[in-house]
Amino acid sequence: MSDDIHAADGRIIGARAQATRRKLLDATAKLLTEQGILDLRVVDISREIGTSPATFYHYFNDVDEAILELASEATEDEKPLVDHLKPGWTEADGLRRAGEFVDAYMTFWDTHHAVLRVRNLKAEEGDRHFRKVRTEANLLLMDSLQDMIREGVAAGRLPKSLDPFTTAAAVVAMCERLLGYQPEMAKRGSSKSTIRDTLATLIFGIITGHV
Amino acid sequence: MSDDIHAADGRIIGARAQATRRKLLDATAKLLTEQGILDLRVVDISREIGTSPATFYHYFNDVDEAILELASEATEDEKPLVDHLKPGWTEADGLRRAGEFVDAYMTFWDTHHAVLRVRNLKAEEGDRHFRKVRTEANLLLMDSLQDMIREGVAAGRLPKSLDPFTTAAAVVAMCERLLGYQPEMAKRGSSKSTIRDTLATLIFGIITGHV
DNA sequence: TGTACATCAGTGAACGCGCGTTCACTGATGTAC
DNA sequence: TGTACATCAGTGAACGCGCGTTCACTGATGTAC
Repeated sequence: MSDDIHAADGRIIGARAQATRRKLLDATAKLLTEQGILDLRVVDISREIGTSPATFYHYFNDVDEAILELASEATEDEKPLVDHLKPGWTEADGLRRAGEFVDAYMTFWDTHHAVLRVRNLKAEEGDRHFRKVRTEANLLLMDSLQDMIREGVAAGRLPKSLDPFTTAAAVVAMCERLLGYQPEMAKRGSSKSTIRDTLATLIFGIITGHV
Repeated sequence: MSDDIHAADGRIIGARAQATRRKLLDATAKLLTEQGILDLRVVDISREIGTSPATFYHYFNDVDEAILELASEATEDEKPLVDHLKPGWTEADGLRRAGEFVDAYMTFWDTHHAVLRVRNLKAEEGDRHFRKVRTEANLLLMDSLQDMIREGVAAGRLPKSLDPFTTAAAVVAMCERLLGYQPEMAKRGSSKSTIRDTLATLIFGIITGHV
């Protein structure tokens, strides 16, 4: 990946243009959060930053391209989460470490959930590019998780019927989806900290086999 | 819920019309599976069954209304799954029971995943009707799961830091989302039966505390 | 069993809005000397 | 420090497609007697 930033026609752009491009990306993210993908129009994005649709097309071929870039940025923000997932969780400190991971994941999710939602939809509907960016992001966490789980299985703390890779995927799936339920769960009495503690306990249990 | 089926203008319709309406619903589900929500047009749905868009509007005010009905139908198909989630799983038979639940869930998911995907997207983007239908469906499983988990916590098999309701939500989240990863996991060597066994082992562990 | 009428079901064709997209242009900034 | 020119950045305005939606109509089915 080059550091140069390009316009839709491929030319490298200067500082002023980069700022405009960034504003367009931010506006896209904002409208995605506020009104969702199904009502997202190029006109609205441009209007949001007080410019014309023609400007948008200077920088992106279409809306998907902008969202795809936002999804890549989300992946970047996900990378540091891996630090929380190093093998060696013990019965004594594992739960605390799991909690730290969940805290970091929840912050990440809060920042990017609107974009991640669209990324996942498009990936599941078969879009090649979104599928790629999702897989890359998921593998970040899954690779680390897989190692930890394999360790647990080898040590006999976890049952052999757990496939490490699939289990890792299940953990990621659980995190991702559960946070999507948050608004409704809040109405039914699951506060953010309840979700946090429960999720940490579950992950600790799944990974180490300790209960 | 009344058994009578109504046209968009509210009148009760006869057998022939019911058949047409059903064909429209089936065509909607089919196109949703094949090309996703973002490219779904009323014209395409009508064309699919060899009729005109005007016919579609006889039965539905818009595409959302048809999808919402498909989502309700999915909920009906989800109800029998509850039978697999009765308290009393033992260390001896719990894993088998969990496997039976997973089998049933996977069949359910295969049938309805395209519709569920859209239901979830619209629910998360704030649509009141889709949110309602999703919550109802999720609560079906969650109520049962919650009872089982509460039992485990009470018996000291599960840690007190697990909130039963949130844990139930986490189990549903894990099932739902993991199956969405299936296509990509298949490429990386997780077969359907691996996913099945791993998911069953995880659910068994989470619910009963046995490893 | 036939006829007249009522209601149900389906549709061809068009309208018009809204959005994506582009073009030809203006204004802003940078650079050479 | 000034001038001339090149390039970068941004845009007003319009075009036209495609889709949602509707209307006025035809044909099919049911019912009364």
